[in-house]
Amino acid sequence: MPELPDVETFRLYFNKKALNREILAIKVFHPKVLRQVSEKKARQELLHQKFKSTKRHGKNLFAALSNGLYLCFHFGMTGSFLFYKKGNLPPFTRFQIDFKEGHLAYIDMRILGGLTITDSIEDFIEKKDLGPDALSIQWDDFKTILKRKGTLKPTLMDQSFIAGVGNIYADEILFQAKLNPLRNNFSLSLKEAKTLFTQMKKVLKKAIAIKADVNQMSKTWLLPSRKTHENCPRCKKEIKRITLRGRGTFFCPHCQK
DNA sequence: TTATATGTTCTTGT
DNA sequence: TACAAGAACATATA
Repeated sequence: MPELPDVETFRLYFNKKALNREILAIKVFHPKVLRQVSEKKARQELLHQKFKSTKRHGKNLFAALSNGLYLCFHFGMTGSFLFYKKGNLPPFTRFQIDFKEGHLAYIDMRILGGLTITDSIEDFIEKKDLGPDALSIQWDDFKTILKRKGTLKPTLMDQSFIAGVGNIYADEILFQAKLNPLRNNFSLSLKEAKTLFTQMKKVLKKAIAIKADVNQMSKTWLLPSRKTHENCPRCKKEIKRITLRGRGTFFCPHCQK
């Protein structure tokens, strides 16, 4: 479930399992997983290198190699990592890095994600037209984004404005800020905009702290009840589901004005 | 069998 | 120009 908190969780997992270990082999199990890079080039650049550190921007993960390049991961809708020592290849493994200590599998059932190599994170962000990371964005920039016309939830989710917020955390952020996803950006008061900004940071940080695990989420959150016919954790009235920009959107019409 | 699923990108319409 | 809406990608599950 790879939005910002999930990707940050993958980053910490990657640090624990893959940093400072020699890459002995890479395996590509599905041709579509490599983006803008050939298997040959990937092998050339990765073999016998070590990962030295990681960075995250929005939903993208960058792993710095000892040769100065970066391996960039995007997890699409169903991507994740799994480190294992022995046994069978995990289902839907699309790419794998072998170390002496074990194997890091990049798993992605739907293959909507993928990986590539870049020599500059800044160029990568520029090319992908990504806005500032949702955890680093400053209030002034956030305020400016809300000045353009458009609908609140799609604006929050647009990666060129703010990088990292996806469909389900957008629902949670709006629920915590008590704002209706269909509101127009320009209809927000300064106070509402400030609340939205604060709640965005708060929700994302909290989600990272619990490793984006739905089972550990507070009972005051919408996400555990983000299904049809569930009730709002705040007012107990039924949660509504609408389709917005082709995505399921859950909210409480009573609490979110 | 149909609807839905956490993302991105492209096309078409307003 | 900028925003909205839908499809496509590949696969699983209810």
